[in-house]
Amino acid sequence: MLPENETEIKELTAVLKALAEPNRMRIFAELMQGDSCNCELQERLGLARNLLSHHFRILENAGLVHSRRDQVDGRWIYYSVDRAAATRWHDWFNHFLDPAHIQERTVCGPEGQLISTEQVFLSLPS
Amino acid sequence: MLPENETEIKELTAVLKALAEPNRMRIFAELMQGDSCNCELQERLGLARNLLSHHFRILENAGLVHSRRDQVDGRWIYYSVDRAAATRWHDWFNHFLDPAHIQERTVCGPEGQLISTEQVFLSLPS
DNA sequence: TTTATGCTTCAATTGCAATTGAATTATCAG
DNA sequence: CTGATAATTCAATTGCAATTGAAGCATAAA
Repeated sequence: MLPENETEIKELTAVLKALAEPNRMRIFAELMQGDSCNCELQERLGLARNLLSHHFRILENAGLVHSRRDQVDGRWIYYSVDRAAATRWHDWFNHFLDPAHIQERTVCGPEGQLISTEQVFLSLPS
Repeated sequence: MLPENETEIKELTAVLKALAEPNRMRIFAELMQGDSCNCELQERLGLARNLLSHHFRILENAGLVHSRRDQVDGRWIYYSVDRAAATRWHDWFNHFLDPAHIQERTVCGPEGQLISTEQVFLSLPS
């Protein structure tokens, strides 16, 4: 369910932190609609260029997006959603948050003891 | 796809922020395995009681978990995963991160223009 | 009513993250 | 080479969040 080693937990946390910021969530949602450059998102979201660069880097470090230069005019840089990452985390969340995986168990406190006792009573021949 | 109004975005962000912290992620994962009290998680995760209370509150404010008192000894408090919330966010992530929703579109920069030109060439009778 | 227990709240520290303006890099056009 | 453009990096500010120890609260037992 939850990754065991620290490395994977950090990776997971980085992804969650990346999406846990309103502006980055908006940026990512925009990129899901198609590749985009800094200047385009600047207009759509009304954020400063350097601030966008900052958020891009965090999304990129989290592995959620990647970038490439325009093949005609190298001054333009396009950001895209990383399909493999989207697939991976889509599947992970689908598993992790699955309500069917919520388990029942006897609580550790006094109430749990009572229930155990009740079960003994219930299991007695009537 | 992405919630429109600020209120919903804040709600979404609160949920993501709540899970974006390693300790809270561990706590939530533990609660998915069954209801638990402060003292039990203290042993399992090795966190201070007050720190656990702090994280509980954040998870609770995000609507991800809820709490109840032990019916035998009211000093004990149990925390549980909120089934409705789990279901809701499970479905939301399932939709939002669906790789099939990643769209293609012509980029806004020079490369996009070139591709348009190429498309003109490709559409010419040979 | 006093004492103990499970948990929470408070106060203070620490570190990190979002934002902004200025300076810098990379690329292209003349 | 010079100037212009798209974007990034740097420096500084601001605010918030995780953590810790001490104090407080609610409940139960003696």
